[in-house]
Amino acid sequence: MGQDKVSAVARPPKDNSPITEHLAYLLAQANREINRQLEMRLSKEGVPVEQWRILKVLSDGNGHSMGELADAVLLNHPTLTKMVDRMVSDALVYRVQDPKDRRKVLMFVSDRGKALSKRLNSLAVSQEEHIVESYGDKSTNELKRLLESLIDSSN
Amino acid sequence: MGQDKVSAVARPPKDNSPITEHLAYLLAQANREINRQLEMRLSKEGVPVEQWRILKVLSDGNGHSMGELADAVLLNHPTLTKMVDRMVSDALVYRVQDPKDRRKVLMFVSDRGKALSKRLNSLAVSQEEHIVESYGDKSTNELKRLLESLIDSSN
DNA sequence: TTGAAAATATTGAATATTCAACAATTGAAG
DNA sequence: CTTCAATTGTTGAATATTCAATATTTTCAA
Repeated sequence: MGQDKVSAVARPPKDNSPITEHLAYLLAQANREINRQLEMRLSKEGVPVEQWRILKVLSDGNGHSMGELADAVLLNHPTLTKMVDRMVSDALVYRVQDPKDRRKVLMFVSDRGKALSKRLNSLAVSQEEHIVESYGDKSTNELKRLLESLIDSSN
Repeated sequence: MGQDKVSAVARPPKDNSPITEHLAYLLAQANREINRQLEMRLSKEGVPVEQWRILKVLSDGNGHSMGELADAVLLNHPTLTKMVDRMVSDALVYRVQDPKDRRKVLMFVSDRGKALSKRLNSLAVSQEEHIVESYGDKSTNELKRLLESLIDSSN
């Protein structure tokens, strides 16, 4: 009698499903938790997660415009501008006007920024290793694959 | 020669891997995008995502303490207090002091809040249906399963 | 029973984010 | 070429979030 309960999670949620069955909620919850953990690790260097992202993106050595960078690090423009101001004060990055298009500003990482980036990367990698330990290799890779594909399908 | 490239994503990221290979980044990116979409739908009712969550949790009809609610809706306490203040002004929810433990405040949803909650649920469900359409039934359910299990393994 | 510690919620100040307006430059149509 | 629209980045004001301190109530040990 009744249908099989093949999995705890099935079909799009109904009006009265608990919020924990909504994809949007599960993503927010997982993101919050993982981000909190990463934040704790990075606090050893006194740096917020967003600055790790910025330094990592700039660490390819190329100049990146503010717009490009904002997309890459998941911040909107004014927020990025203000965070970059702070990082310039801390001598982690610097601005150069783009000679090809003088509306643009190209961001570069300084030597000091590169050194910090290395230390932050270690912390971030170690966090992910810790996740893989408790969550498993397969699950981690499968989850990453599905997230990438969700993002692709949303564009 | 070299190892098989079974998947684009393999193993924990190295120091120099692009940021897009980090689980923490993929989660943030996916969450941002899905949240943005949901936000757009809910803007029809002029309500932020967090208020949908609050109304949905309270819609079980039971009283929920602020602490309980803060956990459930992924907000920290002061932020929730202030958002609830607004919702009380809008007559969507109301506070009752818990008679069993007078430190606590129990939150309840009003009739007006219930009505709004219904409309918001429709919008949220329709969003998820839209995701399922482009992303697929199987992927969606598999992703939900993996997210739940990641959250479990992080406690 | 009393007093100290813990739990719960709120407040106000400090900080951060967002929105809308602006300035500068480029692109493109007439 | 000139002008107008689009692009890019920044700024300041409005809004929201967070941190630390506070008030209240409960718990628990002495």
